[in-house]
Amino acid sequence: MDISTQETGISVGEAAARVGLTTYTLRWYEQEGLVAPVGRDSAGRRRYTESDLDWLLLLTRLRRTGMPVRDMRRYAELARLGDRTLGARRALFEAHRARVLARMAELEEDLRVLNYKIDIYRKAEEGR
Amino acid sequence: MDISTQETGISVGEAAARVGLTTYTLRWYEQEGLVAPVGRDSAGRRRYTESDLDWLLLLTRLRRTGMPVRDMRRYAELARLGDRTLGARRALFEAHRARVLARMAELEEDLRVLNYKIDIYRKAEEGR
DNA sequence: GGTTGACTTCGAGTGCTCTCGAACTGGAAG
DNA sequence: CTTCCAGTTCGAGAGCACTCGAAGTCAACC
Repeated sequence: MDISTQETGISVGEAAARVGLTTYTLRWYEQEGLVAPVGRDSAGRRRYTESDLDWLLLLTRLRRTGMPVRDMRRYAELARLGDRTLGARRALFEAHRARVLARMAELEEDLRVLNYKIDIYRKAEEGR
Repeated sequence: MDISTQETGISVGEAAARVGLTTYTLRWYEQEGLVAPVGRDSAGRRRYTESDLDWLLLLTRLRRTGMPVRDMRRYAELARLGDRTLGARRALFEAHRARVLARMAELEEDLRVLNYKIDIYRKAEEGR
């Protein structure tokens, strides 16, 4: 909680390493409004807090599950508005979850086809 | 098997409708070598056979599971070389399957986070 | 025989998500 | 004091997978 004189938080490079994004992407996320403006040190360099990291980690999960940046921005905006948007955020997550579940079902179906093909190839190789 | 005088096969528009791609994409896939040159009618229009459709459906599955077009092209090339590439094709599919499985595991993990967040939101809404 | 509509090729444009280069700055080590 | 590194902003560029517009052709229908 000491933001007076002490240099607090971690650099963009370290943050990038910890969340698995590049420094470019981190700055871009901020510029795109996916992340609230990150604190700066006396030299104007970004200093990420642990909660900044938590937020980024959540974003990477949303991203990985295929949420478009547009929706992530919408979510970030809601989060910035505070508790009164809890319902909206939950709705957003529930809609997203439904898409993820659909995606997983699709993947499972496609996996079956993949397995089937592999089997075909295996048999064809044997009987050649 | 009648390819003499009779107009056989279906048009690009119908094919697009049946495999869930656009006519643009179908032509582009062909141009990119993902599909062997499709037969033409006397007027130079594409006529898709059922096996063309099967191939396209397989491609859509590969695509949906995240296989890059580059790899799909490689696969198409192997398929065109005949039976002696069966092993290579199986290897390609097995590698792809591994990626799909990894992807699914990731999705499951991300889904847990999503569920957790939804729960948090639900509780926060209740106790407000 | 004119209109309609689906097709043809070609190259250019789009949308999304980064990714990078250029030019610069500030702090730390030797 | 110089060197070096990691950071800064800005705008341009890249990679991927399409997507479309333009200009033209062909067969079918009225």
